[in-house]
Amino acid sequence: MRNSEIALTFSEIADILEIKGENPFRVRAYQKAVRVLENLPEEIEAIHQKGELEGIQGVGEGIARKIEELLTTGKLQYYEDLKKSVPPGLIELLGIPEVGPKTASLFYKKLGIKNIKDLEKAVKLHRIKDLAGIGEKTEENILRGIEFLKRKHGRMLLGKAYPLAQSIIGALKKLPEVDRISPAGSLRRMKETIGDIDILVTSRKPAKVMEVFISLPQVTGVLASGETKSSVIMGEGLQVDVRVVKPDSFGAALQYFTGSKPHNIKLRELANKRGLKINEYGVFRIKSGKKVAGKEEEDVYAALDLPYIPPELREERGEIEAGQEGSLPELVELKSIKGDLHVHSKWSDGSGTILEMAEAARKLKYRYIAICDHSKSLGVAGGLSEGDLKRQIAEIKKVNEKLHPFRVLAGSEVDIHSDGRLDFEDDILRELDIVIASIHTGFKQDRKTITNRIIKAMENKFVHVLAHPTGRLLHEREPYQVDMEIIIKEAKRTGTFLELNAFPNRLDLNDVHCRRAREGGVMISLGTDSHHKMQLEAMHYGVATARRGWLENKDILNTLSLKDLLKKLKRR
DNA sequence: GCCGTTTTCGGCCCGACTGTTTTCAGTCG
Repeated sequence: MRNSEIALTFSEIADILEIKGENPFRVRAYQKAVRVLENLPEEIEAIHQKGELEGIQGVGEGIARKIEELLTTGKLQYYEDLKKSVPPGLIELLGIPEVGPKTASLFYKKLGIKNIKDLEKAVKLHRIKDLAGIGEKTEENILRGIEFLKRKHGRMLLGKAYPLAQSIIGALKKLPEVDRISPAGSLRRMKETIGDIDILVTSRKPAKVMEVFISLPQVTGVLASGETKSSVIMGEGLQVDVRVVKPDSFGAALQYFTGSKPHNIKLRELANKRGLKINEYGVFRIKSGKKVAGKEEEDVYAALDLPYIPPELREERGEIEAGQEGSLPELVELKSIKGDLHVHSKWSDGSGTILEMAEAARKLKYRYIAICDHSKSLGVAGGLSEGDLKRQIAEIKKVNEKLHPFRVLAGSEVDIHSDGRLDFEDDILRELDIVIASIHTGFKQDRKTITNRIIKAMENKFVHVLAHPTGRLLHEREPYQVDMEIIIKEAKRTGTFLELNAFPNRLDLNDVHCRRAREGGVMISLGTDSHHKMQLEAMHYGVATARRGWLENKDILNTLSLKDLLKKLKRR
């Protein structure tokens, strides 16, 4: 059983307990376990086998025993019993804005409402407004909430949300009334998917800022518009919130609205132990109420004797402890990236010539790119034959003469067949500067088969990089069953690099696996998988994910100079 | 249900907003 399945079970347990009005701290314990499981780099099964379940922060005796039961029997009696006590549709009511566990429970007990459909009917017949604590406004809000839920389809890719946020910020920045402005929330932490966009502003004339914001052309609906906070819907259901705060609270507000929530909770616990209190206005002494920080984010952390923690690390994955010990990583930055190691051209399914891609890369101040077109068996993507590849190598030589000292590396994205053999023989692979191997078929193989298949490919001494190692496509396709713990060990043994594919719907490896690779002594190769020269700019999503994975310059292959890179690729 | 440089029991982040209420519960981020 996979970590995500166990997490889902605990998440439902938390929801049901909440509806039943159980001890809220017990609910929180389950919610914490969900978060821990989702962020676990290792399969929980392996941890269980080592007998180390209770060593996990947030997993105590009770939850450990439940994980064990799920792993060994595939079921959890406690959960099965719990499910019987509440109709299954009730949980989905919690997805409606303004409907929480208490309200859902009230609907069920008084009106027998078991799901969203029941609720919609009851609202339209005006049956709910007679309930205690519910009036006409609530009735309207719930109806609107149901409509909202129907339209909304979950989270948005960072690759879509980020440019949108930039355009909004760009528009607001032009206003003389806007003093400071910054994104906040999961967007600022550069999570791979974004729930809604938060933007923070300081201004002496908030009303003007709000007025301009709600009338931006991208706005399709206004949810709320007040003096200091406005919420709008842009496009197909993405919510964007803008908040205006006072200049002397900007740092505290930015820290607060950036989150993550667990990170903030941990900070506040830390503050409490020191007689301090943190809120969105600043850091205060509990006894005297005296404000000790707030204007800058750095000051908030400094008040707790912590160094500045970069937003990408704020997930409560040990960053606060690392800050206390002075062992935070010096995160990689976009400007340290010297080239793109996964680029396609017209030779296969790309849209640019080699020269066009290279010149676009030069404009980004890169020193090199690797052209890695598909191999012969990938017919749908115009895979190159051996003959094509030789001709392509010749063309790359010519381009290099022209662009010197910029360098185009001759590469290939060679397909790994379902039995682990490569799509090209060694005698052609040895002609290339860089070989990246990847899977494009046979995604459904079981864990052992697909893991061994990849290991076999990595054992080929001409393979440098394993590209998009889990094959996931965000919102489209689950990762294949590959055992990343083993792959990381084998990558170390065989001297293979693992790719962090920067294309926004891949971001594969993800942040958690990147961190694990680093701990396992495996270097990461960053590539955009660009099929068009504009896509080269997606590199910053890869860098952001690398930062979320605690990676430093030294962990990343393409921070190396051309000379050192070539040396590294030869040694294989 | 978890956890311990105050504790193996008694705590567990913090404030805004809303709607329904005369003082607050529920929801949200």
